[in-house]
Amino acid sequence: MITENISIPGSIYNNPGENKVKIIIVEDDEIIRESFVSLINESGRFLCTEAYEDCETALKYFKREDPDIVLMDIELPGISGIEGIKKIKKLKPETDIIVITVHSEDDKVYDALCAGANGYLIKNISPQKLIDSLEELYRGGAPMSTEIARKVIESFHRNSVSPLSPRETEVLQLLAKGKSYTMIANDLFIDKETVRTHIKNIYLKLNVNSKAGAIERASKDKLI
Amino acid sequence: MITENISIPGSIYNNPGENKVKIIIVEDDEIIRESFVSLINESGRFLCTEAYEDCETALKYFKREDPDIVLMDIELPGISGIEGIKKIKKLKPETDIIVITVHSEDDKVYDALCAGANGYLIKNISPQKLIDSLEELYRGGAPMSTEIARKVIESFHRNSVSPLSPRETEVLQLLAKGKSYTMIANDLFIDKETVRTHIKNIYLKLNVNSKAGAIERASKDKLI
DNA sequence: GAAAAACTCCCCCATTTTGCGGTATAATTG
DNA sequence: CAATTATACCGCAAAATGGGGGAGTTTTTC
Repeated sequence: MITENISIPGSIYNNPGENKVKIIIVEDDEIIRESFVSLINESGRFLCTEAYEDCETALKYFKREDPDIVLMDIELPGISGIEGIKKIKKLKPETDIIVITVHSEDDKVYDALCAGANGYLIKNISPQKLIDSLEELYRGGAPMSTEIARKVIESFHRNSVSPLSPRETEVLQLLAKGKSYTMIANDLFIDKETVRTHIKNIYLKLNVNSKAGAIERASKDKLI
Repeated sequence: MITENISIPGSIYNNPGENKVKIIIVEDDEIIRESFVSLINESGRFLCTEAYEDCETALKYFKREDPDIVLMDIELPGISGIEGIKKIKKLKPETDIIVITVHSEDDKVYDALCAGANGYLIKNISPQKLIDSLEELYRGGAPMSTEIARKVIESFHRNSVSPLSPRETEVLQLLAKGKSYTMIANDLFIDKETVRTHIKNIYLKLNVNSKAGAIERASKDKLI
């Protein structure tokens, strides 16, 4: 549980000049961590001031270090990278956080991005690409590995054929927004009774018997 | 309304060999369209078989052309690029569609991606980057311009410090799922009256006075 | 051209939910 | 200590909900 932060003393490569972009690393594997540190400091453009092996330590020294970019692993001892991202973003929202991990499962990707990550790279990335990604991140981009970008885009795609008619879908969407029958009727310029009929049919088709049930089924099946 | 498709006769550059990736273009500006065609056909790797100035024509010949990639503009006469994307994806879901437009507004980006676009580029892209992006797309990536990638990532972020307490947020989330006070009480193992109190406070803080209002405000402000 | 589906509207009924007005206690936190 | 948060309770009246039934019109589909 007790860890210490690893100081990276200035070398001939990293003149700690004001013009370099400050990066900290959170990565539990020492080999990988050290190689990232070297890579970054040898880039000339970036300065890795500290590298930690867990989020707890990184958070402890975060305010002091005040980095521009955080390079974060996901699988970590103690609190996860996902939680770490949230905490860092809470401390200083403008910090750019880039995830570098072996995990490319949907869940991890979404969790990390939702937690506030600004980029997501897979660990098999080439050194040059990593540096390029950091550049891109600093310029305001959101570097992602090819497969990650595809996953992210896919999360916008809603496929599956709906059992509901267009009108029913429309009604259900409004219902899911918390609108009452009356409000829906007004929105769609139809009678409240018609809305009731639609909802009765929706419940029939979705095999539910309440608003909450319908919304649950609909969002699970991506009908809305 | 009446438009014709512009044939791109084979040139010394585009040997219509089986190994080239077939691309069609939908772009209403003739200058831009022609420059894309030239660029693509001179790349050696891709073959632009047809270029259309609207979606209607593109859709008409879509099955015949059966392209691997569609390069789509958003602002088009007749049906929009967004609608066009939907229709193409309906015809052949595995088609890779990449948007190239001057528009970088959030709405357009989300609409396009939700419609099924696999990539989104801004028109100031360099010729080399465009070709690179097509390569990336064909390899399964999701090429995006820097600023677009950032927007997409940001759509995952839930920032803004919530005015709501953790418990209130919890209650609001369940409320947004269409649950009744009673259901929320059961879910949270608290009394129904307590739920009522929380909701009263939520309405106060969000300055609304109905379920629908709270959900609207909450989703706009990304509180849930 | 007939059948099916979709969209529209209406009635009855009982129950639940909702929103608003209060009050109040214990725990936490700055 | 004051403020915030989370908890719980009461009463009340209006609104919403879910179930049942029926019945037209238009649109789509076969």
